[in-house]
Amino acid sequence: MVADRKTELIRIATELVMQNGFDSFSYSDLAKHLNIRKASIHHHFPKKQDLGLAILDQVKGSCADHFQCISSQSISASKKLDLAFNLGRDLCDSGNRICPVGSFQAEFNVIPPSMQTKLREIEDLEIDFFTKILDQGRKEGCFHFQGTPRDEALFVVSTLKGALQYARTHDKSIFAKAVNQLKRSLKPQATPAAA
Amino acid sequence: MVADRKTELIRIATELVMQNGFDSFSYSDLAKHLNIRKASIHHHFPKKQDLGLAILDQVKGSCADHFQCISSQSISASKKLDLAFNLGRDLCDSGNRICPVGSFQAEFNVIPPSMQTKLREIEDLEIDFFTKILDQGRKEGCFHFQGTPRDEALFVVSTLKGALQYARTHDKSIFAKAVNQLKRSLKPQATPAAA
DNA sequence: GTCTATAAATGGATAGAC
DNA sequence: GTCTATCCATTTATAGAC
Repeated sequence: MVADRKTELIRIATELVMQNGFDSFSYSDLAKHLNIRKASIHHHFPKKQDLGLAILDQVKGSCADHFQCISSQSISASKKLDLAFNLGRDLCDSGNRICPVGSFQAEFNVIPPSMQTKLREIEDLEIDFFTKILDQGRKEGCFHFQGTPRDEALFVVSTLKGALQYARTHDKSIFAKAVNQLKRSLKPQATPAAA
Repeated sequence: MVADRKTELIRIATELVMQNGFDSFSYSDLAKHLNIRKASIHHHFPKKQDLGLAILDQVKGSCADHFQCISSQSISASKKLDLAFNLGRDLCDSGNRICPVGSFQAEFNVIPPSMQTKLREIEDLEIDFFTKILDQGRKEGCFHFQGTPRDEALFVVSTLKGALQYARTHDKSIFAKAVNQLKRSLKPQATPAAA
C-alpha cells in the first residue's frame, strides 16, 4: 500500500511541517525518511516552493473532505462541533505536532506569495465551515453567542489553533481544557429568548 | 539614545523573531540592520542559542513588567483584561508581527532544550497572569465562566495567540473581532447566582 | 568591540549517467 | 525515477589583526 512516491513525499513533508515548520526541514531530512537521495525529490518537486504548494493543496483537500463529511451529516450543530474538535484532539494526541495551517501562519512572511495565497484559501475554508455550524447551532438553540456567526467562527478557530500550540509546548491536557471552556461559553444559559 | 549594542541586538532580533521566526533569520540579516559585520554579533552572542536565550529573557522580563504594571493597579478585572488585550492589539496593529511566544512555540521542536524551558516559563507567566484576573473578575461579578480560573485562562491565551496569527495572514480586523467575542463570552448574563 | 578572512557544514538546485 | 557528482549560496562559527 505504498502510495506512489509523489503522494508519499507530500505525506511525509506535511508531517515535517507540523513537527518542525516548512523552513526548518530540508530535502535532506525528507530523503532520509524515504531512504532516497535529495536529487530524486527534486525530480518530483524541482523547487521547494513546488513542494510547499503541493503540501498546501493536500492540506486544503483534506480539510475540504473532513469539513464536507461533517457538514453533510444530519446531526445537531453541537454534534458537528464535537466532531470538528475531535480533529484537533487527534492531532494533539498524536504528539509533537501542531496544525499545518498554524505552522505555515507562523512562517507567513518567509513563504512565497503563491503559498501565502493558498494558505489564505485554507483559512477561508476553516472559517466558513465553523461559521455555518455556529449559525445552524444558534438557530437550533443549542449555541448562544452575540454578534455574527462569522465573528464567532473567528473566535473559535483562533482558540483551537492557539490551544494546539500551548498543548505541544506546555502540556497536552491544555487542548481539552481550552476546548471545554470554549464549549461552555457556547452553552445557552437562562437567557431571554433574544436569538 | 542608542542603547548599548547588546541591548540593541536583542531588540532587533526579537523583532525578526516576531516577523520571520527564530530559524528564519540569520546573523547576516541582523548584521545588515545594524550595519555591522556578522563576526561582531558573535562577539556578543557566540552561538545563536545564546542569542535565542537572550531574546527569551528579554521577552520574559518584558512580560513580567507589563503584567505587573497591570496587575498592581486598583481597577476592576474587566479593565485589567482590556489593558491586557490592548497589548495584543498594539502588536497586531504594528503590522507583520505575531507574538514572539507564538513564534517560538511554532518552532518548539527545533529549538534547543534550554530555550524550550525558558519558553515554558514565559507561558507560565502568561497563564498565571490571566488566571488571577479571571479569578478576581468572577469574584467581583464582572465575569462569568464555569470551571477553574486557570482553565479559563488557558482558553483566553489560546484565543489571543491564535487570533494574532489569523490577523497577520488573513485580515487585521480578525484580532479585534475574536477578542470582542471572547469578551462577550465572559459577560455575565441573566444567570442564577451559582458562582 | 569591530573588523577581515576563512573554515566547515548545510541547503537548494542542476547535469547527466543508468 | 533514481542515482552520483557537483555547484553555488548561505549559515553558523572561529582566528586573529586593529
